[in-house]
Amino acid sequence: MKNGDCPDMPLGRHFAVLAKFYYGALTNKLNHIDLDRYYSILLLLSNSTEPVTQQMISCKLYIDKTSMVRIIDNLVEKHYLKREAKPGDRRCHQIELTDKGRSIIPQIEEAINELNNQMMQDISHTDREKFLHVLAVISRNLQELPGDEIEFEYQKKKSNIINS
Amino acid sequence: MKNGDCPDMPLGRHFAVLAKFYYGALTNKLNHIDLDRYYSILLLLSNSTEPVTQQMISCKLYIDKTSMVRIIDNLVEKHYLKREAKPGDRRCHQIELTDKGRSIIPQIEEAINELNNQMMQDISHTDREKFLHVLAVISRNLQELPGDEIEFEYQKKKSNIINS
DNA sequence: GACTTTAGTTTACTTTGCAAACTATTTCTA
DNA sequence: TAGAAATAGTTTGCAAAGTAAACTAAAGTC
Repeated sequence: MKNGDCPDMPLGRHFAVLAKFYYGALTNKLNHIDLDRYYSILLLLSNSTEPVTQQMISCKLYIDKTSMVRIIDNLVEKHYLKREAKPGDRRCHQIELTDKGRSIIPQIEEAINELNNQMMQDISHTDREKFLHVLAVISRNLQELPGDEIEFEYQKKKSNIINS
Repeated sequence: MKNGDCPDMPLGRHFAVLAKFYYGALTNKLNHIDLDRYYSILLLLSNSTEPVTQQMISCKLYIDKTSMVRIIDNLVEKHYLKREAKPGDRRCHQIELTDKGRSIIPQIEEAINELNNQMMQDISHTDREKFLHVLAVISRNLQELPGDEIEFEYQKKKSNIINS
């Protein structure tokens, strides 16, 4: 049976499928390390010039904060990260790469570069640039639309309670 | 805190975030119907000219077959679909839209059109076309890469057992 | 000093994916 | 044509991740 030839599907589904295949291929390239996900988190930490808290990771990668607790627990347990109280604000936990964590960054970056190139083969440099630009615009447009988030509702509920 | 400005993230994460926001916005547009997901399945059924089985849906939308059982159960329970034995091959279950299911298709299509337009605003017609074309090429390229599927391993295991 | 906000945690529940074992059919083949 | 293999779907068990609510501890505010 032929797979996935669904021209009329919502674009969101194409993105979801793309993400799925991308991560499948990336995990496959990196199957020699004992980590089959969370690469983005390690990269974020590696690229950051300032101290990173759990909330910062949650916000930048759009990962739920309760999931974030579990994920960081997992990565700390596997000795990729350490979690320390932030000096100056002890509510925050500062997340840092361990030596083990830092050691796999180059492999992750290489795998991603390789994958991006394979994915983009047969596409000209200009078209790649344009594609990434449109992707960024779409992303911005989508984020400005009302989503399924409850923050506004929550505020409303709260003020209702106060007003009533 | 600023959200999501992560230039160096793997592209797969951008796709995942895009899918998330897309579905958030779509569900929001359709919050007057008692269905907050599975729109792709209804559309697939609506657009298909031939009888559709669970496996066909699984293959086309890349949804796991055990999840598919649960999802169809759910949609049958809510009277959007019916599941019937396929005449000629009683192993297959033929999935069809009910009248209730058919009745919400136009709303879903309209919401998707509206969302696609909002998402693509400020992007020229040619750029949109080009973007969708690159998306299709990328999708094809990614699917040809070795992913995290176990089919090959599984075959190997089986023949090992036979050979030993 | 009381109140509020913030960062993170815990618990409980839901959805989804993966794997394995299973049933009921159909197809293949010796 | 009988037995083996393949196919479509189901069930169960488990793990990852999102959502919601209640909670702790630490800051900030009036």
